[in-house]
Amino acid sequence: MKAGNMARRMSKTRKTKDKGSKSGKKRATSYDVAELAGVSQSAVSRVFQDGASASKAMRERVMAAADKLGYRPNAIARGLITQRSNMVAVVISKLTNLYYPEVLVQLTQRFSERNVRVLLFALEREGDTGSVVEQMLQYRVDGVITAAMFSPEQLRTIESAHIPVVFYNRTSREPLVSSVRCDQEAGERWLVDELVRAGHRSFGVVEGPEDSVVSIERKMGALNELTQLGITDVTTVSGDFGYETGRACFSELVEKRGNVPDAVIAANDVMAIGCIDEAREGHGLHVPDDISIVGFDGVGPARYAAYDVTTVRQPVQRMTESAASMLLERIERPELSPEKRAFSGIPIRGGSARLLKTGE
Amino acid sequence: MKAGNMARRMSKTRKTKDKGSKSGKKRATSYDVAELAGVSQSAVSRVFQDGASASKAMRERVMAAADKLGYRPNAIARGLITQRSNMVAVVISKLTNLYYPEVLVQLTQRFSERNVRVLLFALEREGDTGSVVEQMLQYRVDGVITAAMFSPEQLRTIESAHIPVVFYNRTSREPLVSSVRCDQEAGERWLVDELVRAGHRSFGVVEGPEDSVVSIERKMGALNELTQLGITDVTTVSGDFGYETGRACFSELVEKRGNVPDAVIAANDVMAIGCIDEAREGHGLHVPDDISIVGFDGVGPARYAAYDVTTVRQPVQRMTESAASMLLERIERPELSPEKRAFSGIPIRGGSARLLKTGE
DNA sequence: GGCAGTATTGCATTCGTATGCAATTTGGCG
DNA sequence: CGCCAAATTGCATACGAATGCAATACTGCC
Repeated sequence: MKAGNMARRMSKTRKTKDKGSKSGKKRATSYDVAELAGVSQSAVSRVFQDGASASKAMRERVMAAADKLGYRPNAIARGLITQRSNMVAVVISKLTNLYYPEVLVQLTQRFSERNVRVLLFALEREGDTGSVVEQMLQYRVDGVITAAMFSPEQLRTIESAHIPVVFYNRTSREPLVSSVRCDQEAGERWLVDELVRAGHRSFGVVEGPEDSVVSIERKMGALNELTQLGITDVTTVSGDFGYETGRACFSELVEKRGNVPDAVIAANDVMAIGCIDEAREGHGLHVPDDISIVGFDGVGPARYAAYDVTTVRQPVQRMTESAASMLLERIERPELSPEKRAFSGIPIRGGSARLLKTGE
Repeated sequence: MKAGNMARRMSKTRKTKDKGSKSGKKRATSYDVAELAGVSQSAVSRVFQDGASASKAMRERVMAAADKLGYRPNAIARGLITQRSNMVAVVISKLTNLYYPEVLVQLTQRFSERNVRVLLFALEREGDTGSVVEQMLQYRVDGVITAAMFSPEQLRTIESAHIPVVFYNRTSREPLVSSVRCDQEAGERWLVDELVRAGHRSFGVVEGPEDSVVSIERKMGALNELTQLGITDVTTVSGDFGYETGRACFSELVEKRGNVPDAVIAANDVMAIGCIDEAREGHGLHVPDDISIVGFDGVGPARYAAYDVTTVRQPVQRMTESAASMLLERIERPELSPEKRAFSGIPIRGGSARLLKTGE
């Protein structure tokens, strides 16, 4: 009954083996294991699944054979038949940002725990999403987490393939996508409020690259709150989230204004650090006595003693945990409606800004 | 002639469509495209390959149909039949190291350029390679780049699956693996030589985690050279490559010695920065007047003005480029023998160490 | 126009696993 | 011991694309 099948497989296998004389034998398949264990291929398949029915005896025989052959189920073939690759795409731009590495590691670990693999797409700039969509779709990823922007058209393409997407720190007008974000506006509001409470009246704002949604939200959050509080002496310059432009921006700011503002609000910690260095070295200023400088993110270097940046830390743990859970949930149950979650940042009263004591 | 085939496919397809009433139609396959274009599935397949023969007319018809259906070749299915997934595994430990993010981004981009996808495995610690091997093999990656250590047994497992491996910044006694590394010993030698030339005679050495090969190589490189030069006043303490332990290590060092050494050699830049902060804040020392502190890696923060770390920069560009090329080459031609490449680091004379001027 | 030679195209099979269905075994229990 | 239900197992086929081989369509040339 099964002889025919076996014979077919065997003869083919043999032929293949003979051909590949040098590199030795091919990887073992479920048929090889089945043959050695004297059972059917279906049985092998079932033993290597969770909820499948297989007797203890069967399980043992198959496992023994599998061990002997070094058999491992082929996830590619499995993906083909189950229509689930168990891979998700993580799209991230310019990791040199210092903030994303942590996000990436955590996301990867969260997915690993749940037995999902991460296909990484690293963009040079946020806009470079060109072939990424194409690749994701070709590899039939089950879902996407993106910290970069896709065009509406790209989104439609992804959506038409029924692949759930979770935006990380960015939202989209499209109502179909889920997102996890840190409430940048609220964070900036806190920073502005504290600075103003402590008597700062003239401001410099250092924004990030123009194609970054995060930067825009932070800038607008700060500017709106400043306006709200009746502060009009505000100068804006823009950098690229990097240290060097942070330094350049500070000088540009001073030059543009013709004086030194009471405080500088940088779109992220790295640029804040650049500003601090330039204030000290380039302009002989003392931080925070002569000027207050604040950032955003709460990255590692912001805590270095030489800077001790006053900032708002993103709750990365909770955000990545949420992002992973939301994505997996939507993969499991595509009928669920999208969800948007916003987390508050954690205020860090560092030494780079002259603030009132808490409760003062 | 093709009617039978078509009919079979069509009936099946229809049935599937009807069942999945809610989510609409399934993703288009090459059969769907073939049907619409009035050609065979093979033709479609050929149009979507590089070196396949297809007439201009054919190409156009198929492409038109494919566009209309939003067809994309299924990389999973392709991988199954071609025995090539076009995915490589990149294994990296604890990205918070600040050095690896850049490596990761660059590797990913190099592979992307060559149309190869990256499956990311992020380890909490270097040792956590447990299930990683299993996963890599199940997904049939074409190759592996690892910045973590695998046990000899794990290596044998990978090797028996004929998957080429390139070690990044670590070598293995096993002769079968290729590797790309920065010559840590030479770098440390340079640092030690310069420090000794400039008159430093007592040393502290801050090593990294014990399971890190990189740390061991750096420590041994420094210690050997110190011995070589007849310096015996050397104290060693160990951290974990992180900022906080850098600070702790400095204090521990001073306490252990009962005095402040002329120079501290840290296993990486981040710990060097920690040492600098602790020297300044915790011990009121001036860097480099009272003490010289050097690191290794050449990461971003090492160039911040407040630290300006004297260090050895790894040539990341060339190293990642090499790693990617070597891996792809070995994938293409498995018969090639492994190769080990070592790159010299780039000496950076920062302000954190009192060295003689060049040529002095 | 005819013929050899080449470029296209289609057919049939293959990759390795999952799974519906039917057949078989096992177990429980009177 | 027998009988029914439940658990286990095997068979056959599907997933979606690639490819050797054979059939067919072009091409150029005399």
